[in-house]
Amino acid sequence: MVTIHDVARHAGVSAMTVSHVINEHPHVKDATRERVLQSMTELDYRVNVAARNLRTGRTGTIGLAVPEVNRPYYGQLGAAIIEEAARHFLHVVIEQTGASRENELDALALSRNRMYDGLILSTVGLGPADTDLLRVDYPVVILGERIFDGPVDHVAMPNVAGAKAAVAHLVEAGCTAIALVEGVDFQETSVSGLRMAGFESALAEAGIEVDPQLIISVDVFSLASGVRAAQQLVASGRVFDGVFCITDTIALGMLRGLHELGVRVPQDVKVIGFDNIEEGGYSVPSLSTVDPDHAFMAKRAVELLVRRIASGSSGVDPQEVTSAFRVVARESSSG
Amino acid sequence: MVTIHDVARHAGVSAMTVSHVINEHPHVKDATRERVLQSMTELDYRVNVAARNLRTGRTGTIGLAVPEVNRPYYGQLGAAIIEEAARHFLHVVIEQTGASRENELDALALSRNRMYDGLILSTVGLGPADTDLLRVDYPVVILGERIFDGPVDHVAMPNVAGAKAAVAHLVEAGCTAIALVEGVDFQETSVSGLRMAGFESALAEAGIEVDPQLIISVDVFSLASGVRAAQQLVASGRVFDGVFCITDTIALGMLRGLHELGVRVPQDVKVIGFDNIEEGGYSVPSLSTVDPDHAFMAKRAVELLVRRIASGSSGVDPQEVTSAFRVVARESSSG
DNA sequence: CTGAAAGCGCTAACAT
DNA sequence: ATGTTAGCGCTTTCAG
Repeated sequence: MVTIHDVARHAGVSAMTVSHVINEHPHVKDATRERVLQSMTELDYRVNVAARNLRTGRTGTIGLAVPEVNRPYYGQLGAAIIEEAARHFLHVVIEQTGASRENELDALALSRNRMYDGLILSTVGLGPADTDLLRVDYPVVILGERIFDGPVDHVAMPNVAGAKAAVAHLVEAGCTAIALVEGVDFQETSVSGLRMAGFESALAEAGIEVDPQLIISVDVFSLASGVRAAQQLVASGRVFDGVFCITDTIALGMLRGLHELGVRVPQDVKVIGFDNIEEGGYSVPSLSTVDPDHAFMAKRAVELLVRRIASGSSGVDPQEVTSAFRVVARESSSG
Repeated sequence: MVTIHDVARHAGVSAMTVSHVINEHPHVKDATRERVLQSMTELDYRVNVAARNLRTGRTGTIGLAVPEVNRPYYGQLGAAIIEEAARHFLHVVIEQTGASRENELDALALSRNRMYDGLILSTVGLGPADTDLLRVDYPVVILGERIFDGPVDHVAMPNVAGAKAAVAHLVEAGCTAIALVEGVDFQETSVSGLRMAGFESALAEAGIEVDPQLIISVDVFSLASGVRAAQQLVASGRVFDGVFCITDTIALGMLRGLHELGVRVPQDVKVIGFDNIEEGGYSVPSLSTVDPDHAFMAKRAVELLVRRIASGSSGVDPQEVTSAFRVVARESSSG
């Protein structure tokens, strides 16, 4: 491994001068700089970030911890955050928490370990009870999903309002018996809980009573879950003419499941999801959904994190912003 | 930030003893260990990986560099590699290269910078001309995609054979005029080039001549590209009864595009993709594809990398393994 | 079983 | 404009 000293010796200067060149300090004579640069190239020198980090406490990298890397929604989120971070000359690395509370805490710990300058945590495992654990002295931004008064910056999704609008959209489209597919582990502050609240609120406003038989719980937010939910719904014998699935992935599975059972969408049943993942625009029929403005969320999350990193003021005066949303009406709810 | 010295002082021992406890060295009296552990908990101590790394040269983390995080195929790959790495007690971080040669080289550089113990690089930008740049002295495994005689371990996809089998499957299903949707930037060693070779080989064997009019090039492997390819194909006026898309994502777009144009799949045209992404099992109609055995690729890639890390023998006697494949026949090519 | 010394590669703060 | 000193937090080596 070639070090700064090797370069210094080769260029006939001190290590300090090499450091100055690397860090683009102004007071270096052009000729010297050239010579050092030349030596760096010849020796194929690369800075050792571990050593630099040990000294400066900065890595130039931020972490993004998501529940599942293999989920379109998080892929999209990752892409948006990478793009936004690049504007601030920050590198992004993504890691998976498996939606478990422990791993989310691990990610926090790793960040604190100074592997990253800060962490954007898309949490689903942590809840209001973990507020204290989030009270850390390094830059963290919580993204989307759950909502609670944490000690850190939080970019929230319009879960309740968005879900309400989605269901209201079904009502407007003429649905009177609307089913809900939600996550089994719902609490008041979880994605499921919040979107379910929106569902109930919309029905109440429309004067429709909630039919417990039309509420299906799934354990994971997967395509397979959507198919199973469709089967359960049809098997129940209950009539229904609309379904709100709390994620697009589930909704896409629902579309497939209903198709297999000979239920026509949107003629017999209208379907709407939540998240506006890219795939929803290309299914047959295309999927109506709620767009929570990923780009906005990514932008704000990175901005908040960058501010914390720059100011070193972690934990004081936590900000909370909620993105706007819009209902995207496509074929699955038309007619 | 609490350091090893703080813990040492608190526990009334030396920093060295704390280090021994952390690293589970055997020669520490139980009572001492308990005391140290207790202090670590009380002070909420976390090792500083930058410092440890500086000393040991190990981080316990491996990198996975993929062209695009927002692509189902890479999401799946990431999930499989994370799972496999966990078996070896290794952490995985994912970064995006944007399918550019420069960024792939950057990822290599970062890895060399000892941010990671090793790197799994899913390359599309690097080609045979870059062989020398891969001649690095730290653990690297090249995954899938392109194929060329590199100086590092390589886990390859069965691109040619798999594509050939896919097209042969269409022939068996009765197709006689088969279209191909491939990437515009194909070279002999690229994904497109290789899968195209399989396409041509299958047609030759079936005694069908390649119709250049039925070969559509797309610039990115996206759903939108698939839709556009369908439009081009139909607009050309050429008759065709089968389409091989070189990735499932394109194929899913093709399904949607054909649907919009009133072309029935599989009655009028049969479609097959490549990659076996989860979504293909849930589209309407479900998508036939080639399964390149992700799990195997992930397993071998991690194993090869771990061996290199352990032995420190980077660059000597590079291994090359190719995964097996199987054609998955679903609705889009049935009947 | 425990600890003292030394140094990993780099840079902040200060000379010169 | 360039160099000296010191030390980031940790662990390897070796001595007690």
